Amino acid sequence: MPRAYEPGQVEQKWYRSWLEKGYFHAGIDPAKKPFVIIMPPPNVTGELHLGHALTATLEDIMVRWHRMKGEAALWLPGVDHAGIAAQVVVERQLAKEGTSRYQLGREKFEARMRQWAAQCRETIRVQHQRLGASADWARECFTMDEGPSRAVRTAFVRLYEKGLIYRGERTVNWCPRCATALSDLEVEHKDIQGHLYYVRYHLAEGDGFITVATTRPETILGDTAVAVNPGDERHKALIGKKVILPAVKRIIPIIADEAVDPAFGTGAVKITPSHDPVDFEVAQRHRLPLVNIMNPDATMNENAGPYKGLDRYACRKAILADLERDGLLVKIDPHTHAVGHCDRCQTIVEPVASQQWFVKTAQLAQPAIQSVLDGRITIIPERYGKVYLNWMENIRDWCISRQLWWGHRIPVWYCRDCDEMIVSVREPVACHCGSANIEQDPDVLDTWFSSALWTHSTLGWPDDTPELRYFYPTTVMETAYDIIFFWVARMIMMGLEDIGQIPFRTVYLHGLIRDEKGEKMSKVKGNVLNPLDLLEKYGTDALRFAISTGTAPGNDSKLAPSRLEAGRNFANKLWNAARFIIGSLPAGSGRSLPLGFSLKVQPEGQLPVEDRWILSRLSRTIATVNEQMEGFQFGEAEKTIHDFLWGEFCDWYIEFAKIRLRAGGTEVPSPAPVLVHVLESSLRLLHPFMPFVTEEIWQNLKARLPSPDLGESIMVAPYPQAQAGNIDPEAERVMDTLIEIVHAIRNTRAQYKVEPSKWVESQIYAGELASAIAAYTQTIEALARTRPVTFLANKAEGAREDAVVLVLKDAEVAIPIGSMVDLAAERKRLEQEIEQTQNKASRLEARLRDEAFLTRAPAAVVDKERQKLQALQDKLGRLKEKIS
RNA sequence: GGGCGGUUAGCUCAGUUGGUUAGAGCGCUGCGUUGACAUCGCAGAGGUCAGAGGUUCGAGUCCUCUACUGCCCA
Repeated sequence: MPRAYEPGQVEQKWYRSWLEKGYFHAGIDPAKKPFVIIMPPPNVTGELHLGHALTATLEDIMVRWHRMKGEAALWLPGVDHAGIAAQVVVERQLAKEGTSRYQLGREKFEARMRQWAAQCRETIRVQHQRLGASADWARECFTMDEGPSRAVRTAFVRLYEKGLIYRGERTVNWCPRCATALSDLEVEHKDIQGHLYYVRYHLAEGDGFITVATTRPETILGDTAVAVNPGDERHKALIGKKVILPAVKRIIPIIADEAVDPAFGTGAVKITPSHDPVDFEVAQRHRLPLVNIMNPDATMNENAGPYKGLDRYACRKAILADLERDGLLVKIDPHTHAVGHCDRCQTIVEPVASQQWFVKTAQLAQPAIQSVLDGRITIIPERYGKVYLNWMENIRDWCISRQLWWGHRIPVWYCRDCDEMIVSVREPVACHCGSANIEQDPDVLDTWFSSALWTHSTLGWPDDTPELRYFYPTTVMETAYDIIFFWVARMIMMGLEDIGQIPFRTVYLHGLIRDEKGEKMSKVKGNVLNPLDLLEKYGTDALRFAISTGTAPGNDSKLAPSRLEAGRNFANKLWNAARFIIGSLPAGSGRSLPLGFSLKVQPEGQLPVEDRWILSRLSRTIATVNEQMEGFQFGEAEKTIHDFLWGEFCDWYIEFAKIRLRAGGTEVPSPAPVLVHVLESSLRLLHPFMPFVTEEIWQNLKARLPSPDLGESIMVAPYPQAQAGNIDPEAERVMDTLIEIVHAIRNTRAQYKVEPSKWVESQIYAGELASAIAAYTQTIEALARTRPVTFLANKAEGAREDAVVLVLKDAEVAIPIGSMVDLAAERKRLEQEIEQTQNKASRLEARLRDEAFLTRAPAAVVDKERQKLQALQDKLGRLKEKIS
C-alpha cells in the first residue's frame, strides 16, 4: 500500500468492477423491501454542476445504505429534455454557425436537438459515474423516450376528458426572445428602477381631461378604456364620458371598477386588456374589446398605427416624444416596481392575452394538500411543509403550452374541414367527420408537465407493469428546495391523479451550494466550480465528504477549499490507519492471520480493557449512526463516524495497540483481531459516504484474511448493526480515566515547558480503579512520557509540597516539579530573564525622569510608558520570588 | 404587502423530543521528523450562543418583542 491514498488510482477500477458485477441493478424481489429513489433528471443543457453533485451524493448515500441493509434498492437515473433551456443552448450554437432554427426548419431542428440531447445524456452519465453514483443504468430514462412520451400524452388526454385541461384566451407571460408563453413559476420578478408617466387624455366632448398614470406608456396603443374606482369622488363626474386616446385618437370610455386602487397615481388608470392580467379581467366584466398591439417578438403590430414595426422600447421613446410634443405628458416620477423576467434568458416578459392550454389545478391540489396534512408524505426539513401548503392553497391554473419546437407535441389535432378538435393518445388518421385534412397543434408541452409524471412514467405507466406495482410509491424524493413547486408539488398532484397513490413517502430537500463568499455560482460571475475538477484534485470521496458534511437539510452551504482538504485528509488518515493495521498483522503464510482467527470478536472473553472499550464505543457509534441515518441526518452521521475513527480509534486505540504489539509475548492477547474487526466494521459504516477509499482498503484487508464469509465487495456487504452486548460501561470508565491521566500529564508537561525528550515522575491515586489503572503503567509511561509512575494508596500520601496535583474525575495525579525542571538550568534561565527585564525597566525609568519627555509627549504616551514600567516591575518581582 | 429562515470561537458551520463543563473543520500560538499518517502528532488560546423580556428546577434549544440580514411568494 502506498504511503498516501491515491484516489485517481482506485476510483475508476472499482466503479468498473461494481458495474460489471451488476450491483447497481435492482431486481424485483417480493421477499425484499423495496427502497426507491427516482433521480431528478438533470437537464440536457451541458454538464453537471455542484448542485447535481450534491444530489448525486445524498441519493447515493441513501441508496448504498439501504442496499447494504438488504433492501431492493432502486435508484433510477434519467435526463430531462428541458424544453426552453435546451432549445436556447442549441439555438446559440446555431447562431454561432451562422444559421437558425428557422433556416433549418422544424424537422431538422428537432433532429439536431435529439443529437445534442444524446450527447448530453452520455456526458451526464459518465459524470455521475465519476461521482460514484450507484444508479441502475439499465433503467435509465429520458423524458422524450417512447414510454415517458406516451405517459405524457395519456395524462394529457385523461385530464382533458375529465375537464381538467382546457384551451382558452388568458393573459400569459410571454417571453419575446424565446417567443413562447411561460408559466407563472418560470417568471422571475425583480425590482426595477423605472418611471411613472402621467398622461393627459382629453374628453371627446368639451375641453375637460383626465390624467392617468402608467409605467408602460407604449401600451396606450392598446387601451380600450380608462377606469376609476366607483367610490372615488375626484372622478365621479367623469364616469360614462368618453376620452380620446392619444397617439392613435381612438375614442374609449371611462368606466368604474372596484379593481382600481385610488391611491395609485391619479386614481385613474388606463385599461389595456391584451397586455395586463388585471385589465383583462376588468375588460371581461365590462365587455371591453381586446386590442393586441404586439408581435411575438415584442415589436409593434398594425394595431399600433404609426408605431408599427418599432420595438417595444423604441415605441415607448417615440410615444413619449409625441406626447411631450402634444403637451399631453404631465409629469414623470421615478418609480420602483416589480418586473417579470424570463427565468431562462432574463428578457423582460410581456403579459399578453393569448390562446393557450391550461391545467385546472384547484381540484388536483386538494388531494395533494391532504397527503401532506395527514402525514402520508413527510417533508424534510419540516418548514418546507408550510411553504408547500401555502403555495398549494393559493395555486393558480397552469399554462402548459409552449411555442417551442423541442418537447412533447400537444396531442391535439384540428380538423380544417369541420373545426372539430381531436384529443388523442395515438395519432389520428382522420377527423370524426371523415376528413383526413387534420393538423396537429404546433405547440409543445411545458417540460415540467412530463416531470410531474416522472415517478410513474419511469416505471412503465400507463402500462400496468411489475415495476410499477413493486416500486411505486417510491420511497424518497430528494432534490433542491428551489424546485419544490416546479417538481415536487406537481409530482404529488399528478401521482395522486394518475395512480391514486402518493408518488413518494418522504421529500428530502437540500440547500444550495454557494461559493466561498456565499454567492450563488453562475457562469456569468465565473465562480462556478466544476465537480470533475474538484474530484480530480481531491478525490471523489473527499468531494462527497466536503459537500455532504456539516450541513443541515435545506440549508445553503459554502464550499471552501478547506472543506475539500478536510475530506482528503480524512481519507488519507483512514488509509494510513489501515496501512498500519495491515502492516502489523502477525506474520504467517502470506501475512494472513493465524488459523482460527475470526472477525467475530468475543468480548466476554478475557479481553483487555482497551479492546472492550473500543468495541463498546464502536457499538455505540453504530447505533448512533443508524439512528441518524433513519432521521435523514446524513451530515451528522458522517461526523459521528469521522469522530469515532479519528478521535477514538486512531488517537487512542491504535496508540494503545502499538504498545501491546511492541511488547509482543504471549501473556497479552494480540490486538490484531480487534484492530481488524473495528476497521472492517467502520469501513462498512462509512462506505455509503466514501465508497471508493472504503472499498480499496476493504479489498486490501480481505486479501490478507482467510475469511471467505466477507463477500466479494463492501458494496454488497451488510451494513453494521449495533451489538448491545458489546456495550461495556466499566471498560469505558477505566479507559476514560486512563485517557484523562495521560491528558493531564501531557498538559502539565506543556505548561511547564518540559523538553519533549525528558521523562517526568508521576504519582497516581486511582481509588477503586487502582488495579485496573496499574495494569496500564507501561502505557501511561509511553504515552505521557512519565517514569517512574508510582501508585498511591490514598490521596494524602501524594500531597508533596513541591508537586503539581491534578484532580481528575476518578483519579488524581501528582507530578513533582523537580522531576520536570532541571533546577540549576531553570535558575540560570530565571537569572537571565531577570537581567533582561531589569535592563528594560532601567531604560524606561530613565525616560520617565526626562523632563523634556514628560512635558512634551502627549499624556497618553507618557501614561502608556508608565504602565509598561509597572508591568515590568511586577514581572520582576515575581521572577525574583521564584529564584529566592 | 404575505410567508419562511439566519444571527453560536478570528472564518465557515453543526448542535432533532430543553438536561452535566456549548462542538467540528480551517485559522492562530507553542512544541514535535520515537517506523501508520507533516494530507500528521501533542498541548493551548479563543464563545455573556444578536439584544431584551418571559415560561421552567434547568433555555443555544420553547414563547413574545426588537435590531440586523437572506430567501420565497405576490
